[in-house]
Amino acid sequence: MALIATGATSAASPAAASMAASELMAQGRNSAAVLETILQGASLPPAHGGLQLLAAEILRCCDRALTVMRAGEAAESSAAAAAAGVKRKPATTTAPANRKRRANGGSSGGGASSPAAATRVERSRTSEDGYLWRKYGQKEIKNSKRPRLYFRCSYKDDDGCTATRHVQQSEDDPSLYVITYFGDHTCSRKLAAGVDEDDGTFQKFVINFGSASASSSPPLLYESSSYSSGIRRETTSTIVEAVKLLLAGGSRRGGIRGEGRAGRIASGVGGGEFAGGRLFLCVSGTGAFARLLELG
DNA sequence: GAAATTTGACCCGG
DNA sequence: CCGGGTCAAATTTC
Repeated sequence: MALIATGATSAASPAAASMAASELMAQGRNSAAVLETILQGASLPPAHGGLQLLAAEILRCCDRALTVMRAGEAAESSAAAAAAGVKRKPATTTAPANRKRRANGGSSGGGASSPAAATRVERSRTSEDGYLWRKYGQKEIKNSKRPRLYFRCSYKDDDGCTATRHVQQSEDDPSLYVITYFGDHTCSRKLAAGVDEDDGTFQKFVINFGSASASSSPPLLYESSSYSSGIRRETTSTIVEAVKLLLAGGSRRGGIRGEGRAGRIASGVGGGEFAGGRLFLCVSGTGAFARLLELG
């Protein structure tokens, strides 16, 4: 479930969807404000000093997201339409057999992997969605400053999952990703189960540390060289060290688990107890991001 | 050495 | 021919 999700190719009810997203974001912002207040009222050990900055960053992200959402339905829907408009017509759903032939005679592989029309378009501050994707292409798009990244489900080979997606940074707000999904996951494999599940009992906040405006990045977290298209790449050890640093000292609980193989996927989950409320920090995905969960 | 990413080449529809 | 989507060899990373 994406934090920010707007629009649909069918244009069924963009206004309602946008409204719901706005309310969710406003709710998230309020919770972030509460978290910040809690953090400010607590006497923190030096190692936790970055948490206040983190909370402030959450608030700023929420404010910016709200601004974008409320910018106007017209702009919003036109952006979604533009994102969907580049798709080929749905009539090409039949598999273009062996669309590519190399010099050494075409491969018979592939088959039936042609994407249908976009199933949905989402705008999110992180390109992470709980699934494991494998990038298979990148393309400069005409009349667009940002390249479009092409991903397919990493279990395509194992499970024959045909889900694909395109990711492109928003023209309006580079910290937002416009993600267009094609096909459904037939693999049913998700990452970080139990953390990605949103049962509605807690608020979720997604912080993208890869934001271009890194001037106010929490000092506890790391810097990294830019990655093509702005999606940053970090090794597992780097991310895990950042989590350890963030959770160092004090009443740490849970620690780190779920480290994936670096390069394939970096997945770590850290948990801490703080000021009466439990704070979880999860870091996962090839685009470095963290997810904060405040329980109670 | 294995697995993922990069990136130029290739395919196809308009 | 152009532009978007995909492939796959080369490269990168661990």
